[in-house]
Amino acid sequence: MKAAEILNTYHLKRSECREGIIDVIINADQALSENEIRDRLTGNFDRTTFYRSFKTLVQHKIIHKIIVDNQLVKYALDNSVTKKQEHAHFYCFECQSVKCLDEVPIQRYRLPDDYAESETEVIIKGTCAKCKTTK
Amino acid sequence: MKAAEILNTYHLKRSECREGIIDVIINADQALSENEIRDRLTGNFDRTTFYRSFKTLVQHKIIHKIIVDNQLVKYALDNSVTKKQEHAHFYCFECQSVKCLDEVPIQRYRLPDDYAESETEVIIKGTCAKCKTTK
DNA sequence: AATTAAGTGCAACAATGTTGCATTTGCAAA
DNA sequence: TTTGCAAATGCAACATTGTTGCACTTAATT
Repeated sequence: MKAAEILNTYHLKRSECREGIIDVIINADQALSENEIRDRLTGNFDRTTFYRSFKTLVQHKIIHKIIVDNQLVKYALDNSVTKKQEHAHFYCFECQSVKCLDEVPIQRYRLPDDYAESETEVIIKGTCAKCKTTK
Repeated sequence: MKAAEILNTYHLKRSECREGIIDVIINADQALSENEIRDRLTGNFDRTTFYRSFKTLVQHKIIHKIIVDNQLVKYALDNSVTKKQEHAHFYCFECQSVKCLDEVPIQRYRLPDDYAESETEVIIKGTCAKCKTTK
């Protein structure tokens, strides 16, 4: 998957900053924080530009915010881009990483009367495989 | 349930600001944002004091942060205080409210090998009963 | 009532996010 | 390929949010 294609699909101009952000996220095997993304960008962009590019990508649901305890905020490519089904996220207390659990689908919840579900977010917290085995 | 009792239980001084924050949350039927809490406080506290009281209550797990899409942050009394079991939260797109679904327990998820679960957070998003029936 | 550890308010600061505007860039149409 | 224009960029100024140090006040214990 390439950043340029994604931007074209969403009818967005392929600016350097946007492409950079998307590339960084594609090449990461886990969700990254805003600073982690900024640090990995090759180009040097103004704070404003970064914020604006970021906001655009979130608004168009190309990237997706994942928030766990303690206001830790991480970003990953959205399901609408990756074509993955809805899945749970895992937050590791040890290494603070957030990973997509592609094989763990969201379960359906029976809601009280007159509540209508449209989407559900699940964050499972604990110790990830890597941290568990290296101890 | 009274604010003073809660503070005593947790061996915290019952300062005016802390009591105020807890009272506001107890008397709300839904989770409140920081500003909603500040607005409902009777006393007029310095920003610093408010942040510090807030942080203390979160650290001691008396109040609990709930974050949904779009960095909306709301607070509710923690389960350890209310003695309620783990339950899902519901976020209404219409009225932006966050409510505890006391009757909707968190389901167990089967994790990949070597992942260890310690707690799970579920936020169901959609339309709440009130908004659905008044339309 | 006195003691004292903890909470408060203030000022100064740091970090984070936003807006307006002049300039540059991406893209499409000639 | 060049041209035109809307959109993206960088900069400066600003607003908001959160933190820290310090002198003063308050809550709880003796």
